[in-house]
Amino acid sequence: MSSAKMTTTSYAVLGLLAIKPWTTHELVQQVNFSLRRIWPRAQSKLYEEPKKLVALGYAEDQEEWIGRRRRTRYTITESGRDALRAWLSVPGDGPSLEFEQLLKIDFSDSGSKDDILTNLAATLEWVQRENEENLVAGRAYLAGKGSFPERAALNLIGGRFLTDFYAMVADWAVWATKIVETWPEDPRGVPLDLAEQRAALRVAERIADLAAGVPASEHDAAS
Amino acid sequence: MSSAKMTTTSYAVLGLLAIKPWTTHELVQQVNFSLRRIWPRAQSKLYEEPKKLVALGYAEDQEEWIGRRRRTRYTITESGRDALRAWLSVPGDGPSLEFEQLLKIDFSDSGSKDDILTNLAATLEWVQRENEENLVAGRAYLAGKGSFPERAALNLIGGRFLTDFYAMVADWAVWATKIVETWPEDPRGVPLDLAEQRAALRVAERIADLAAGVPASEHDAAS
DNA sequence: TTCTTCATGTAATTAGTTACATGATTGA
DNA sequence: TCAATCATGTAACTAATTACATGAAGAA
Repeated sequence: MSSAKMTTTSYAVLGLLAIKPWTTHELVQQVNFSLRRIWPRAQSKLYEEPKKLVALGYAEDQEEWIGRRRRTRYTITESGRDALRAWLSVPGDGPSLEFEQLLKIDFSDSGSKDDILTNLAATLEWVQRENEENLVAGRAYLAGKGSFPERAALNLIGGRFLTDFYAMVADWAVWATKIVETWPEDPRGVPLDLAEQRAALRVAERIADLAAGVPASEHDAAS
Repeated sequence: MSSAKMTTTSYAVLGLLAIKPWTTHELVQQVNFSLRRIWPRAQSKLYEEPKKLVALGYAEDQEEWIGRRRRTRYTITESGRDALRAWLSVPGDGPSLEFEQLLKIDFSDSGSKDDILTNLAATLEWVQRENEENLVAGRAYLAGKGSFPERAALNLIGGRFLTDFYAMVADWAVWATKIVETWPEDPRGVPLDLAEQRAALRVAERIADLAAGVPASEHDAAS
């Protein structure tokens, strides 16, 4: 029992181990395939974390030999399952976003209209790329061929979040492109589109009501 | 001219300096108020980065004295504006998401139905909190009282992204809560809701078409 | 006048990434 | 049989965070 501290990344790996035992390489594949979308981490981290779990008694490592080559398979322990359960019951942090393309768009009054359009196009390409795997996985589940079928219902919850996120990003990029295309070359001092500003405000007000538990109908009546 | 390397965070600060000169404290305020939503960084980083910009000749620092207390105001240089312009014209990275609450939900077959509902509730609270400032800023612009009015049109582009993101997250959390409420206490082996799976797939297919430039009407006709 | 909050930083630590190294397997 | 790629790691580095320190201003 070392004193190494469990981070969210440690628990992410522990959570994967709770599904089944994996070799490090399989862990890397699985993270690249799906987990990276909500918890992106470099490969080297995924070689590191399981060792920590073993040191803490949350996992066991078995050596396997492929020809002359060693690999390690990790299995969760009962104590690991307890730790995971405890972690799951504490509410986590809200979503945190890093969006460099939008950062550049936001500063484009120091640049050009083209910079904005280029970045919006890059965003659309990004969505298409990311959505691809989503589509494949979704179709597989419908065909009854998804991986971990016992987790299908749970997967739908998370999968729907990602799909909705991609849809939202794509719709936004298309909308923004249309608007910016009407702008002059120099994006400085473009007048504010009041109708669009009002539309955005209405969306924000609907969220406030929704989160506060106000039914949509009441809001409609009030406005 | 030191050899310190410019990171995205450096350019984020440089981009702020392009708007106007700021003291470090003002930079921290501004980032807490808005920039953190798309590029979250700790306060100490914001004390560090401007020094690097000065070392690179991208900014100048002026000492000011408030009583016996020193503070530093940073101003962008022409060379800094050039560097920013160059950076803006290179397409940035797509959005990167970290979402611990969803991570916990995703592993909840090792936990309980309650864990899921608790995390979804936490997500809704997070949205409400984040959306609050968005609402304030949006209303201010409509009233013609927004900060940096010359940036209003540009701000609407980024502001709309955030609003749509919050709306998407809130709608998803409400949807997921309704579904999970019908589940038994133990979320393992819950059967897949095929209608919902199909609905998700349709959304994913619409994105693929959208990004590929297929008009909505064609897709409707095809399906 | 004392307590709290605002303001300006620095220091210590760490989580994470990038780059490297090397063996095994596949296929042209 | 040679090149490319898959697989398994380690080492070096750095970006970023957390914690700490201290002075000034405002409130009670």
